[in-house]
Amino acid sequence: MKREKIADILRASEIGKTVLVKGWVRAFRSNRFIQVNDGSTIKNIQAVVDFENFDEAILKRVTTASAVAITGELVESMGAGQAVEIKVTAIEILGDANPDEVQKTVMQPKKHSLEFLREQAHLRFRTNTFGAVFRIRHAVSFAIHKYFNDKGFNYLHTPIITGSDAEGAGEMFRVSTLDAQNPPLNDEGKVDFSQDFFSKPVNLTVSGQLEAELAALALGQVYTFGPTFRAENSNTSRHLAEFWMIEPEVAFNDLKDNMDLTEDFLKYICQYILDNCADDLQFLNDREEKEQQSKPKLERNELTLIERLKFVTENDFIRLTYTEAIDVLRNSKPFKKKKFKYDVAWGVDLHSEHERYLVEKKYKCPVILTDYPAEIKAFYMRQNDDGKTVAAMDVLFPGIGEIVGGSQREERLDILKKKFADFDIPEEDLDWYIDTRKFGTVPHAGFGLGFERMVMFVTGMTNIRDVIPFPRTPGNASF
RNA sequence: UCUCCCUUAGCUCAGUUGGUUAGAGCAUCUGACUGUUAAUCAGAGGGUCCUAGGUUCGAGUCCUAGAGGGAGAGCCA
Repeated sequence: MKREKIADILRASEIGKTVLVKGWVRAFRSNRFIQVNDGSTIKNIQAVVDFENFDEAILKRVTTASAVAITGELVESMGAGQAVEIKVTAIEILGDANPDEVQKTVMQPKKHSLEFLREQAHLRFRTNTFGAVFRIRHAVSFAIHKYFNDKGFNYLHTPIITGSDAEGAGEMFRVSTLDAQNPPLNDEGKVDFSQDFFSKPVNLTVSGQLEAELAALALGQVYTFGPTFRAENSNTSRHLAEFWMIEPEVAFNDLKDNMDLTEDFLKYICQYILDNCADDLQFLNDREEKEQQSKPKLERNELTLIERLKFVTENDFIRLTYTEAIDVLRNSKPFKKKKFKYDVAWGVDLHSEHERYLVEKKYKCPVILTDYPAEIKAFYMRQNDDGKTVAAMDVLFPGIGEIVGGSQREERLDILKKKFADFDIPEEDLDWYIDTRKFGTVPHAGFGLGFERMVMFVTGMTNIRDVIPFPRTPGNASF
């Protein structure tokens, strides 16, 4: 007999059919009701056993977390919590689970803290919350590929090991096969990287953007979706040392096109999750609501998780320039009452408190900020006609902060070369990048989306470590 | 890296001005019950009070240092 997935059985609900399910026991109540979950859906199927006429030795081994194969007839349920259930004819124990051991893990029929679950990242997949989070993580990932594929983008694999160290996006992890104890030294007494695997120092990528630009200037529109590494000592609920990033790059797009693409893309992802992950989303929505009740009123979310996703799909993002944002902030109540810790002045980068004010207090809506001062943005961003600002854009989401950073790229060779000089970057480090501005250069634009931050938004999880299966953070690389 | 907070049973937490034998709920085990929905009822077992020093007649409680965790900041996605 062929094993059927619980999701399929519940969807079809063919009363009278004999079915075989395989899964893990979530709870065994009243010596009669076995709750089985096989990961295909957040829903369990209830298997009802006639314990008075059943092998007691088998039932003894039906414990929380054990793996079972259950055969029986699908019948309408007499109870209230479920429409159908399995009237058991046979149980096979596939894998035992010792209750004394189980008790020490997260696999108990009780509520656990997210911190405790995180310590057992290898087991937390078995919980409702993380089952839902990781099914949704998959769906977000798939939606991203589908969106770009439907629009004719090419998925580009940019290198994970990179030889360019001029990307300026943060501290990098060195990759080396040299003996860490006794590295070979050159005449100057420094480490001789000419003897290393790649004959020079190399690092893990912090961004695939520069490489993506090369491909975009030939294939027209590309996107990357891969692991990204930052060796920064960031200890926050929104940073990881290893995370995934999506970086689309489109030839002939200007900043306006770039904003339109970003907004359409983010709305598509939210709509896809609303359409395809209803059960998991509802669970996370209800879970959050329950948790909110224990918080003081001021700290509660005004909208539920599902309402927040709908809000994004149904409303236009607020777009304003950096210069306008400075004006808004300087005229705001917290500025006038000196409630901001950091000053607001043209030329100074905005701080978290300012971004939060704009997104969470003033507009209560995703905000796209554009046209930042050149000094506080990267060298590759296109200089505006005013000579002071660049065609940059940051998309700010409530509760998450910066979820997307992007720009129109500087395509003019002379200005780009000047930028290299201004930023003290030797041209020879990125000669391959400069080359693209010599052979039919065109305006182009792109952005980077932090994948985990997007998953945080659509699941409502508030710590980034809870939306990636095995988080890597300073001092922590377990599993 | 900085600031603040936390660390007591498998988990979540209580523990009074420093004072006898450190508690509760859940979980686990045993028994009862049996159409349950985080089942219920009765009972049992379960403790390096994070670690190392210190103050004190006496420290879970006070002080110092360290470790781990959380929230926020910086950096950013």
